[in-house]
Amino acid sequence: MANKPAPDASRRSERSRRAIFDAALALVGEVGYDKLTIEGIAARAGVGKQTIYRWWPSKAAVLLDAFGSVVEEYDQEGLPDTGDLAADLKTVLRATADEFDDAAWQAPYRALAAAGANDEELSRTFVGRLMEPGTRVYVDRLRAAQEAGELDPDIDVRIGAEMLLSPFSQRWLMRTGELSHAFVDTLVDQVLRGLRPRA
Amino acid sequence: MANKPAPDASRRSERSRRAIFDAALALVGEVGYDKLTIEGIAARAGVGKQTIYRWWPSKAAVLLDAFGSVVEEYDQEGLPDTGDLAADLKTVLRATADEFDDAAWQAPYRALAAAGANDEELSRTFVGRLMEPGTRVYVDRLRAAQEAGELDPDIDVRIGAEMLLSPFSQRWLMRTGELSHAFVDTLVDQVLRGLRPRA
Amino acid sequence: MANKPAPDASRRSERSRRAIFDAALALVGEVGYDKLTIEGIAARAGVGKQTIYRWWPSKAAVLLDAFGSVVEEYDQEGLPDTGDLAADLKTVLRATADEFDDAAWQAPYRALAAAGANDEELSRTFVGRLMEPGTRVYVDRLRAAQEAGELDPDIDVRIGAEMLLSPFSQRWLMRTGELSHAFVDTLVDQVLRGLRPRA
Amino acid sequence: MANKPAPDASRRSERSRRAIFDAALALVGEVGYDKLTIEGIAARAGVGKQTIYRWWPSKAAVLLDAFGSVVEEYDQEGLPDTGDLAADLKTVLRATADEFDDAAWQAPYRALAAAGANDEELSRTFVGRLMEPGTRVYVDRLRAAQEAGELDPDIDVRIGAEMLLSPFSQRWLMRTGELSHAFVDTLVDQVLRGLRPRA
DNA sequence: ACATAAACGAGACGGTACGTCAGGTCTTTCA
DNA sequence: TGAAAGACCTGACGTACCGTCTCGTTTATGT
Repeated sequence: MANKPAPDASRRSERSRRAIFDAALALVGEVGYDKLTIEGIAARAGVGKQTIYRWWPSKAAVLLDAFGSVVEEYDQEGLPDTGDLAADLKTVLRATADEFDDAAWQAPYRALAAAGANDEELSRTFVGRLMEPGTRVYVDRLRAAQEAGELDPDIDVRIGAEMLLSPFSQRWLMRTGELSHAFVDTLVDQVLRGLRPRA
Repeated sequence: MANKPAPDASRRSERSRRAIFDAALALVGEVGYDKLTIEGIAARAGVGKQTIYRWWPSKAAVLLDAFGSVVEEYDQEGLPDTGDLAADLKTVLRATADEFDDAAWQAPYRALAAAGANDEELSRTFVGRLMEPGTRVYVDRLRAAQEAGELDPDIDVRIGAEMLLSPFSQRWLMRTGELSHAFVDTLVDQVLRGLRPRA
Repeated sequence: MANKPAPDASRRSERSRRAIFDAALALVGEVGYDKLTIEGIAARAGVGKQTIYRWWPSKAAVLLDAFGSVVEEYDQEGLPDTGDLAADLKTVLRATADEFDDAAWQAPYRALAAAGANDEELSRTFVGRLMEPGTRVYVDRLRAAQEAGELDPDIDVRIGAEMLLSPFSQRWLMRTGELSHAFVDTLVDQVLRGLRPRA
Repeated sequence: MANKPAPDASRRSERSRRAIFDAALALVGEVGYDKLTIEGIAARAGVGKQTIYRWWPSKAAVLLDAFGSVVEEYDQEGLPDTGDLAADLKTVLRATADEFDDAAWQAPYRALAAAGANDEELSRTFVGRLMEPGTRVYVDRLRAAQEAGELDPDIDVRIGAEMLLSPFSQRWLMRTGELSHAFVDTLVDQVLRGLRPRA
């Protein structure tokens, strides 16, 4: 059992940590995830390989931390609530669609989603840390609408949110279709038709 | 430009091709995609490495062909049409949910989905060859229902199919939730509510 | 035991044989012996690999035949005999020294000498076919001189010839010294001093 | 230009270096030079291939170092000088002839001589490091004899040494004749006849 | 003149080794 | 004593050739 003696985190070099994050994100954008290497990160960050191995178990873990530290600055503050649910959803999803075209986001996000598909441990962290918070704001917004009587009380809002978000992220991840505003609008409309109170 | 002269496909050894497929599928199940190697496949198949490199550009391509050749025997024959759309969808999706638990399918499917996320070329083939046919049968079934007046004529059936399938595959791929029969039933109900003709 | 059924030499393609020789000699000059390959020879000669394997056991054997066929046109006709042994030897050795600078000779000759060092079978053929005839003319000339009373009757003319030729070829093969005319002259003089009849 | 950054020789593993030498010498004796491979040496030495490639450019260079490190322990200490030059030379050359029959010496020596024939760079090192010291002791002994008046003052002792050594090594390398004691004796006698002062 | 059998060109095949790259471990040196 | 540097063993990469083995296609008799 005797694991390796955990390093003393309090003595850790913040400088190196930052440099490693920057290098990892820059490199994954430049060369792609498959050609991203620990050696490459260490070299770019001006850091010894051991400094990476001391704190992370794999390149996926490094990238997850690096990307997480960037994303979390984005500090989710919930969806707008103008009273018009459909309009609110369209607004936010359209913006998200545009955002997903940004190359700086594509590479690490795709990489982590892909790595997660083959690595259960990693996917738990990825989902819990990066995807779940984003999903939750939709769930919350739907629940609020449900409580306001805009949605049928029998509806499962979690599944409702998935009907909205999964087609969206699936199209992006697998490149099965474009993320046009028209697609977003139709999607929102068809989903909401199913969630509204019956006549 | 001058590419290497394409090998003569008519002289190709069917024996080797089969052995490579078998080896690739067996190994991806045993050791996982990341530890799947061309050398390993060649050794297991009793084949020279060059014989793999001669016909495929990467391990992903080998696996895609191998998995494809298995899947295509399944010869999709369309969804059942008992007249009860909801029941038909539930039946098929429940069966699919069970099927996706099969370890022999999990490994190659996850591997290809993940590899596709980082490789546009590959994902086009993966989607076109393996995912699209599966999606199409749903689209066709929905269109048939639409023409029969069971669904609203204004509905986009393609997006309707995605509302059904994407939450399903997303849960499976990212492990964001279980694929229980209860989930399937609720999903089908909520989706169909949105697609039926308005009162 | 049953060896492979010997091919029918009478049906052999002279055209291919020539093309193989030309290709082998050209390539050994261009890329050196180590990078000389059967595939390369076959490709350059516009010949199938099997045609080479059918008639020769190794690249060394090909080269030996190729070089041999060229050398044997040179048809040794014995050393000149002007009556002045020292002068005759100097004349011929000077000419040989100049000849050995020719790049077209260097590559195959060096290659075969080297290959022979590690392959007893090959070296027997190389020596017997290419070196021995050259040595013999010196032995013959010395013996003639011995019979004419110019050399001591007790002398071993074979070893006498080696005293003359080995320093020469050793310098060339191992690059241990230059093959200047001055060297040749001194060598001949010092050797003959030892072979002449005692005062 | 920018070559790869030279490795830090001070951190080099002496243990690995030794193991590589031992493996190379053992293998060249067992399988011969042509079938000697870097992979084989690495495996036998229990060393990574890269550790070989880091410090040597080719198998020939490894073997040269390995053989050199063995030979140099032999620490040449000059030829005996009993006052009888012919006897001294016969004694040493007879011993050398016997030594050259030792299989442990044959393989690496032949291999290096052969490799040197095709690689100028290598042959310079081979000759300078392994052959020249051996030649020099003969040259020195001859010069001493010359100064003592036993040899003609006009003689070129370098060429004299070559008259002695080249027939000897040529016979061995190309297998053109046996290295019997009788041969050695005759050779020494005929050579010295040519080098002694004229009547 | 034609049948037939061998040599031929081509090149796919199972292999071995190449020389390179990166993984993860370990040791040395420095601040 | 954490971190930089980087040598080390390991193992896979993708390539080059090996020597063997079909494939049609010449070609060259021998009936």
